Amino acid sequence: MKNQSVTIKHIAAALNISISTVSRALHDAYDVSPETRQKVLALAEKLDYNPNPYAVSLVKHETKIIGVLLPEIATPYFSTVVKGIQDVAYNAGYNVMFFISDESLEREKLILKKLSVNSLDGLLVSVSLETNTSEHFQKLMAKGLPIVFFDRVLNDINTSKVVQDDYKGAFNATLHLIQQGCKRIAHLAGPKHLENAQKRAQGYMDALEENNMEIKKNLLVYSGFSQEDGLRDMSKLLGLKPLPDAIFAVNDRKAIGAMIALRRYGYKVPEHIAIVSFGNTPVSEVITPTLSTVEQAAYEIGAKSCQLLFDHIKTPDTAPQTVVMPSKLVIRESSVKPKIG
Amino acid sequence: MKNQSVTIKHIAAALNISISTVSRALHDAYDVSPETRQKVLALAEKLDYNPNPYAVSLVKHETKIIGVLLPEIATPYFSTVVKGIQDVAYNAGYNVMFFISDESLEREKLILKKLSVNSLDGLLVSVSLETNTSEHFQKLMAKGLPIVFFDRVLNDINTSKVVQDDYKGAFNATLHLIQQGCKRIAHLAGPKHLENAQKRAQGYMDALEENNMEIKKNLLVYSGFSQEDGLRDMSKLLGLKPLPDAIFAVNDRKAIGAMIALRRYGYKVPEHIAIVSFGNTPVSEVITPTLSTVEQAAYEIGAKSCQLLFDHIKTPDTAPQTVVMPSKLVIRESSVKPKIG
DNA sequence: GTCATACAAGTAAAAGATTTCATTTAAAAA
DNA sequence: TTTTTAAATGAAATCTTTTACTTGTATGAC
Repeated sequence: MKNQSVTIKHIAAALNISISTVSRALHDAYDVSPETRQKVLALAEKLDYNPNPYAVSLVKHETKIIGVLLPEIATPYFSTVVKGIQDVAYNAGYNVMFFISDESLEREKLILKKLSVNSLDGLLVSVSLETNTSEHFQKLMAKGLPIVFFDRVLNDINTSKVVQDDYKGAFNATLHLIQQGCKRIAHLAGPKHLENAQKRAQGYMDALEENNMEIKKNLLVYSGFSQEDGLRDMSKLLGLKPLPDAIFAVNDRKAIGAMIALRRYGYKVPEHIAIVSFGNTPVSEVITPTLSTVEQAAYEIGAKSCQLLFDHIKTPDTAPQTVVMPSKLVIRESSVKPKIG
Repeated sequence: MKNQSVTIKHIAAALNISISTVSRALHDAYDVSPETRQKVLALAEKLDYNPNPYAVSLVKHETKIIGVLLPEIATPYFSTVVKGIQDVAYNAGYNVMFFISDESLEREKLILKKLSVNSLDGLLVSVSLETNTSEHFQKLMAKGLPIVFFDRVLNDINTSKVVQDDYKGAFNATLHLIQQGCKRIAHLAGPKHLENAQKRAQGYMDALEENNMEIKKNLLVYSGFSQEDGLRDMSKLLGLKPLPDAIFAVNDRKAIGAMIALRRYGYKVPEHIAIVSFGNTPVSEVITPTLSTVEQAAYEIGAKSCQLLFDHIKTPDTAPQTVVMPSKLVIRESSVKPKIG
């Protein structure tokens, strides 16, 4: 069905000139007479000619396509990152191809394996929950594909990365709870081997230590990123005595899971247990009580990593850099303990 | 940098055979001796050979890429649809390229204009808010590109479509409010010219009529799909006397906007004003009060339209069909009036 | 011993575009 | 008039792969 599409050949035949002349006329041809140029342009417009991008790719060794590999797409965080990527790419005349690992290392590897280096000019990556090796990425980079990591990055790979200031964000969030007078602050952490989750956990621990509070093992629970994880972990924490009086959650979804658990068991937020989380996704403004949370610059992270990737594409020997986005705590109802007396 | 990638030529040279033999060996070649085949396969594996997809596209006239054009990506509905598309495409060995119109007809046209028919095997589309013409799509289809529309469809174009049962969903939602004893039910409607918004409005009106209730012009407010639209429209409705006693919102985001307005002005949901909306996005379970809403099969719509698209790609003369996904009302707190007495 | 038939491999064209090099023509310089 | 130069165009190689067509060798049938 595609065979009826107009090629440079048709134009050349119709005007009785050679295809090389047509090609030149369609570009910034100094080497073509104005009349010929006019005729070609007019006919191309009339026939609605579009160059076959694959033929161009083949010759030029560039595709004007970047890939985005991410663990999921249906959550506010990643879909917002994607929007940032998409905007920057669009303005640079690039198209974007998506690959979703579905939080599976196996699928991640499979996707990369099928990926020919020639199919993309560059790749943006946020790794799956299971990813504990960087081999498959190293291999692709060795073949000359520029890669930039964002949010969930691997630290044993030497390329540009864009991350949130996870450490400071977590530190400040925990500090805020301490300042609210909380004494037993639990942390619903993410997967231990992920750098961003680990940094948030570290920020939490350091904030406690600097304020001479003990880090209790049973108050630091590692698991995944989902609402269900939050619900389950919180339910378990409610079995402790004494109860925790505050929760710092690694992301909004987990915080919401925790809130649901608390509601279910009849505890009040923030009166019984205060909550701060990480993300500032739209729900946090809308849930009752509204959720105190660290603002995550999702859109900006997407946009910035895309820009960095273009730097690497244009100048292959650009030195890798790690961009850290500042984290700002947004205080809402869930963390502000009512003043007594 | 890409020039170091392994091609069929390298393999041929290394084994001192012709490239056509290599090509045959890599496929289901009956025409190659087992030994040669073995050698080629082994070397290809060792060198991590991947065919250049663009060279293959050029020869085969197919790209194994489908495009998805949608108005936005950072909302739960569309990102979930995308997940459905992605899953089906992945299993069929197709890659997915995204284009975002940002709710702008101009950008939509620009995207399609730059799109060569050769770059994609097919296209999935949900149109922008501004889209009131189908010309740009007709043109592309005339050139032989299979297109399937979903959710926001155009009715003057003869191709397959996948939509929610907007009419019945809206009808039942409104009926539910009537059964709750509501007398002045307002509708926060979507854009008038969009078929899905129009059908929801029609369902609302017909439910009223069938129950001998008057359709009041000032209770039927058309605007966009955003939370801000909901907030603004609801605020205006609160200027009416008598007040409406129920709201049917065209989507969850608008309903949430309305809830924020109501909270701001001190009205209680559902006691003063009951709310039902359309979408059943994750927020609806989490907001207080929890939101009664029509379940929208976002994932399934994505998956189904992708399957339909593949039908059209494989069999170009497949008859266009319109698939209507059933709508189920999920009743939660926001619509259930407390029994008096 | 000749001819037909497999089998395995090579040759070359094709897909659509870009680009280098070569050619033609006309005008300018000698 | 002859040579040089510039402008405009064409021819052909190239990118990578697939595939129709050939060729060469060996086997079996007659």
